[in-house]
Amino acid sequence: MAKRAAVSIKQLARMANLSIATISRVINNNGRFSEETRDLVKELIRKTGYTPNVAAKALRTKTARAIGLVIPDIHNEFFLQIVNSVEKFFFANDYSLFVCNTGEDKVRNRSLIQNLLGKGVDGLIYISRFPLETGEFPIPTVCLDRDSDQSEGHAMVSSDNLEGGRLAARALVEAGSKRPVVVYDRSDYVALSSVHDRVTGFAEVLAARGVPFSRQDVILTPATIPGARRNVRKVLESGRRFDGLFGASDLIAMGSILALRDCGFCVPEDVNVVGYDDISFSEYFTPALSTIHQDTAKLGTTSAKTLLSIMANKRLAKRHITVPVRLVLRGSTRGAPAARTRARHQ
Amino acid sequence: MAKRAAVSIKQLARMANLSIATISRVINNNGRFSEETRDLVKELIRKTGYTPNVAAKALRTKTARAIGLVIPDIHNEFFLQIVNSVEKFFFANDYSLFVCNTGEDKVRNRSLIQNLLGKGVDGLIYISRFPLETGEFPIPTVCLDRDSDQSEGHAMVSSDNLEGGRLAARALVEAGSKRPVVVYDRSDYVALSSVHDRVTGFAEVLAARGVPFSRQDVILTPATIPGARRNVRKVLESGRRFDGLFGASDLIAMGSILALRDCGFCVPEDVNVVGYDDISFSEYFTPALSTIHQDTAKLGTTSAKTLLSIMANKRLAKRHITVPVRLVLRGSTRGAPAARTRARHQ
DNA sequence: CCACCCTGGGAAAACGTTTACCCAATTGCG
DNA sequence: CGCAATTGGGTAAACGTTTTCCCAGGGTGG
Repeated sequence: MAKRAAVSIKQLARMANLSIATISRVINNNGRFSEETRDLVKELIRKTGYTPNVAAKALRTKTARAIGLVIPDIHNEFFLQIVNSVEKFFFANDYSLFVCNTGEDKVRNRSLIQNLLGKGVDGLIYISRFPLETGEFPIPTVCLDRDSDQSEGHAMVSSDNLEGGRLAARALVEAGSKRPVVVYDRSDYVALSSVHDRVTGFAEVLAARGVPFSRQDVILTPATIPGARRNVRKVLESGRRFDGLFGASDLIAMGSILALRDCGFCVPEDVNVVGYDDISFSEYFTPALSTIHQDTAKLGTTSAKTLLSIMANKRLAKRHITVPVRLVLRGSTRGAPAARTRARHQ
Repeated sequence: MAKRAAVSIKQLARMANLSIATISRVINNNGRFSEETRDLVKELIRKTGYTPNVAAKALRTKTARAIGLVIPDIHNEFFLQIVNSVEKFFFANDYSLFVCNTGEDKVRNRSLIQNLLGKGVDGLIYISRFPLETGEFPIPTVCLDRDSDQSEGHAMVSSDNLEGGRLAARALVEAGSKRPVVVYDRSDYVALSSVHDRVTGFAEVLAARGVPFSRQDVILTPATIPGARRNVRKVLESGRRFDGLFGASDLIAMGSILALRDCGFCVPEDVNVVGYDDISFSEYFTPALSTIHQDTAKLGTTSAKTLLSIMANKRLAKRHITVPVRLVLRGSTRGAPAARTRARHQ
């Protein structure tokens, strides 16, 4: 079966004594041809292992049947899960996906976008702290979890971050916290509406319930475990005290818990902690992390479906689609259902 | 700057009053042209924002300047890190990468490979439990962390799993374990030389040191946290006892620790545990996990470089390249350096 | 029996590149 | 000064598809 060297439509045509047009028609199942022709060609395709040359097809049809997905950081499990669900969806719809990891780097971001454009992708799902230059990007786009300029025919999909912030605040006060703080990455806060909204929702509920919370009650940190650990520890060592902590991501919350332990505080006895995202390790952290669960699968498929709609030139009911979040109570807040992962020696 | 609609070489040619051939020559910087021509064209390219149509280029040159990367499970951080380093390397070398996630599904695996072939990728990095059908895959390939049929001009890159297993065994006996067990996924063991080698190396050292270890001292489990937790717990409840445990992956080791805690055993006081991979959470698990560190970055770049060599038709010095591993001692084995993540209430 | 229409399928152009081949003009050399 | 070599660049074919336009032949209605 050393039939290598990529058979083409032309060869099939010769073998079948048909024209290439006919072959193309049965492959794409349009135009007219007889049943027997179809069977003959199908059989030939099977036998030769013919695979269409996508470059030629793309060139001719001016559509690559591919879409681009740009994400800031593939190491972040949150994005990863989104990649996964988007990829699954598009694979099922016979599109291929170019995943671009910008690493939060602005010039890489630009270069990757240029690259995608050159590849002739038919659509883009964009997750980045760098807004798309207006007019720069002439293809259907949905911005995920980030602000976007909606004037361009771009749509936006995001988690209900406002509600997420509210849920976190309620969880904290219901677990008995009287003096909560929030910890986030400063540049995320200014660049990302998602983080901004979380904090807004958080503050809103606190205000409504008469819990003291001001611009002081914020700890700034890079959004990593060691970063949060370091910065929260510094705050603790400076003598500031609090009994509730809302981390803008699970990583931040975990780092904060480590810092609290470093300084001799118990979670949740001394301070309740809630995170955000519900990454898979939250459940196995000690103590298991209470957190706001984001439905990454839905986020991904919703974006993908929305993009397909735009590409089909359908009018969208809404320009901004929001997917719900959910509070998951575990061991890092008091009164949570008995933690399944409690150690014996507690 | 509403200059949309993808300018082509032809337009550039018209604007510059040159032939398309000349434009192509300066773009690719081959053939001959004068300095001023070059400057003129470069300027035009800049001004129009011209991006080459990769489909046309691929069609003409019969090379997509792309390579395929198939991985079993994108959720697994180990593979993810490999993706990351491979991607970085190829981006730097101006190749683009198609990442295919098979999800350990055989038919998806085949379909994705067909797909890649159709896309005309120039090379493949293959990580999968399903061996490539011989003759089926006529392009340069390197198999990573898996056995491969080397007759096909495929190369193989892997971690030094044998040595990893040895290191794990030594760590366990040096932490005082007299009756160790190993826990792994049965089908991984049969399908994956990596897992097989780990336990071979493990058994080898144990035998050399006179520590009892037989085919009984194995616990079978799916390679996930909840799976390992369940299966190890079952074994513990059946009354079997051991004082050292080697998990074939960090996930397995973590699940095992959870099971030990569920049953009232302390790690590392009652049983020493060492994992494999050194995923990022190992450090933050409680207790922090002693483990065999795999150099994923090196694994990735080595594979990528090897692939490039094969593609350039260079003869390889070795067909099978091995990258070293390293033992990382943390809190899950006795006598380890004081765990940085120790909680106050211990 | 004629004028249609329908059905199955062929011919050829076009998509945007690259490249082999060709040619004119200039330069270099004896 | 005559001729060869070099330099700069043009022409056109080819890559594998899709698709528009066309045509032959057979069926059908009047």
